[in-house]
Amino acid sequence: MTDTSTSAHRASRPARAPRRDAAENRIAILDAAISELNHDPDASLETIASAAGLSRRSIYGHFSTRDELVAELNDRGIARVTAALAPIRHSDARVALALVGARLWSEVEDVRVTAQLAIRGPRREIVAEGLEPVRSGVLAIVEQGVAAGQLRTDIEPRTLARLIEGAALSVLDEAVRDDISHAEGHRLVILVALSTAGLSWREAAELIDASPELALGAQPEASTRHSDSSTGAKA
Amino acid sequence: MTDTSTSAHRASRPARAPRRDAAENRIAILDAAISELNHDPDASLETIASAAGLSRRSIYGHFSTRDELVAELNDRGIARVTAALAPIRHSDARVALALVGARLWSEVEDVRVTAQLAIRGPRREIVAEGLEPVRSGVLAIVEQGVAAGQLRTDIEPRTLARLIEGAALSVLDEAVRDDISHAEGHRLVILVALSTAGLSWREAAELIDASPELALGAQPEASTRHSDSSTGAKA
DNA sequence: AATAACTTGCACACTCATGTGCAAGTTATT
DNA sequence: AATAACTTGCACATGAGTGTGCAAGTTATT
Repeated sequence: MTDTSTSAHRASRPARAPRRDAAENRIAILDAAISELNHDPDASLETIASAAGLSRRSIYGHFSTRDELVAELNDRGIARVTAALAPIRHSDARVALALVGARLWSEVEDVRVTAQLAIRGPRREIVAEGLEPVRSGVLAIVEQGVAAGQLRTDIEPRTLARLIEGAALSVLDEAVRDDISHAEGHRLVILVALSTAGLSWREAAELIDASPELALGAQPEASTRHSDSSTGAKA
Repeated sequence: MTDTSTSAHRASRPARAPRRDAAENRIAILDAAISELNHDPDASLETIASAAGLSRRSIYGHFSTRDELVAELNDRGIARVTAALAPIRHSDARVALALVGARLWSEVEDVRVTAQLAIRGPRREIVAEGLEPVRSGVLAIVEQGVAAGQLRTDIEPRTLARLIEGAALSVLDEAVRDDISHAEGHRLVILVALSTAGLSWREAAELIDASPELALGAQPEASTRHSDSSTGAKA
């Protein structure tokens, strides 16, 4: 019950403000959790704690329950994925889909853990719900592309959107397992997204060459882990 | 310790032969395990047992350990996947890849569980080793296709082979989650395999139309679960 | 019908992970 | 330097899953 919440607004006039290093530890725990759960979806608190440089007991100073920690990861993951994909807007649906792949890659770890949590784990339904906007965003892109005659029409848009998501995720899995380079991951996820969308590999290459926004550096800055004002807590 | 192995060759001249229903139960357990593990990769023996219509205690009459049960699933999975993919041979690598997808679909449940076991679970390394022939088979097809100018050359063959596997598996995941029809699953997995291989969706359609061996009925007969002479035990 | 082969239920030991209470440290802040 | 904020280690309770022994059933086989 020793809730060491980061937020500054305490209830009944405390004698002193919370310590700053505690907030850092909280984040260290979240980061360690993401990292460890990427390794093993069933990682124990013991594992996570020591990866964060703390004792298991200390975790309970920040999260009253494992589920509460996982819930925060959910929120953080959803926030990051949403933040990464929401701003995508492009007149060419094919480019938009490629961007979806690229942005997912820029947040690999959070994306993978979040995807796992959306399938397994307790909160799966809540997570899936939280990811709804993302999914309908991708669906919207697909529908736009189909309407414009840029994408395949042999697969129902709803299904196609799911398949593209799935294909992208499977690239992320592969990339993480093989510890692929940042540049190569970027390239592969884009290629696979476009392929699944119906383009031939040559068409994909042409499109990429013609679209500077798909270059590696063109990302709107990947969140460099910890110290991220917008993703820390509940919100 | 009560090893009720199906094999007929008993050690020291038993008073009577093993009962036939026991063998059926053994298979019921394996089938239930596949089915339940498809639902939840961490399903307990209790869950599996009751799905098989037996008590947890009875499982230990057939398998001395959970790991032993899982090991049998490994063997069975590897055997089925191998059996499904090994006979694939086609002058056109694109058709061959489509067939890989189709055959995987015909063994969805075993394929998915086996794939999971190849990543998580204890025996993962052994499973991965067992799947080696399958993987190099796919790789051979890819290399053949690249040499013949039928497949994309923008991705290294080794990587491409992995990506195609991954893409196919992600379709199976989707299909199982959404409980898609047999025909639709067949169609989707082929389309995705070809797309990942570099074909445009129109090229894929053409190829499929021109290849009768890719039709739904053309499968060399899917093993209909239980009572399968070649996949029952160790071997 | 006799009997070995199986199944079942229950009790129990063991392990692993989670969650708590508390006393004794450390360390940031005032 | 004082002290509240945190961390730590340990002991302990709880719960879930695995694996075993055994006595009492069923059921296939001879």
